[in-house]
Amino acid sequence: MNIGQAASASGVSAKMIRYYEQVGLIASPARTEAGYRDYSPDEVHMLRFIRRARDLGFSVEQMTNLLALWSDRSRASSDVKRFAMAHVVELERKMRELRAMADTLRHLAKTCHGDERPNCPIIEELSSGHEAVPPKPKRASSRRYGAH
Amino acid sequence: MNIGQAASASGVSAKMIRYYEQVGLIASPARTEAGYRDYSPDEVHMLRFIRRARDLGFSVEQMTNLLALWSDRSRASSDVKRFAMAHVVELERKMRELRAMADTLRHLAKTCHGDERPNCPIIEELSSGHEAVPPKPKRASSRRYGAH
DNA sequence: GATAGAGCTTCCAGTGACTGGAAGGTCAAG
DNA sequence: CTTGACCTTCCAGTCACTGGAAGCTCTATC
Repeated sequence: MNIGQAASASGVSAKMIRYYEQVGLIASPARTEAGYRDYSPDEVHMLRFIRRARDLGFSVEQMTNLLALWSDRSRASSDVKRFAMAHVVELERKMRELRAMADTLRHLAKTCHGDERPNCPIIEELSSGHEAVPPKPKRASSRRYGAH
Repeated sequence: MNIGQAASASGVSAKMIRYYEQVGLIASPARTEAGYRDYSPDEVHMLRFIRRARDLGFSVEQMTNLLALWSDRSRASSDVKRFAMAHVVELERKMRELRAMADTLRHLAKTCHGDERPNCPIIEELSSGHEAVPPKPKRASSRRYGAH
């Protein structure tokens, strides 16, 4: 199976497959005489695993760990569960940050008339208000991922 | 006011201030004879505005628009409100994606015993299951921002 | 057998929003 | 006059890709 077929069979693009190989997430596959990558059914299976893990928001580094857990026949199911739940906690932390942003913005927008006049509490609050997202103790938060 | 003072007065780090200047979000400030950046109170005020907007998840490009709305005395408040609400919609879209991931993962984890035995439905589902995030019609979704 | 076009190869550059660090100039205090 | 904090510029790295150029290979059609 060449890379294009492996891509459509797994749902991971050819570009991404090469990238994952480059960063060491997956091993280099066999090559045909012409130098084309040649994937076995097992490797395609692994690519599908990777795709699902990525859809669940796991990073490449975390997928490395997941693949290790997958192939480790002696690990306990609690190891997997702990890993999964740690990720759930992280996802929920990000959700809370997004929710705080949306709530603040909705609150500001509610007080804005939204008519043809220039007076706007949203801008005024950003311009001279107190903290933008008030109910947030002094945690060292990460942000990042606001909008692209 | 030099960059360090502007940074602590605005909550935007010196590195970020230079970056924002570099990418054109803010104009180059005056310089002292020695070449130090010298910020006026108005510029510090703008930096605070930027900080609040960033805390609400606006990108640099969006902040450019917000600054334009801020300084445009003739724009209607509806322009600002529309912009804000579009961002709320985007934030909510991201929240839904995160929630779908977390829900799927929690569901998988619930069926996992989490004991010392190797048998684990989480891994099994990733390995051979159907779609990872099932109740999702064929939208062209963006993912990205799973975990860093 | 020639040729077209799809698909493969490698490599380099860019994305967004920073962060870290090196090399060197400046300023205020002791 | 020295120390150390602060400023300057510039370059590289982060994360997970994506786009594109240049060139080789494969398959189908004429």
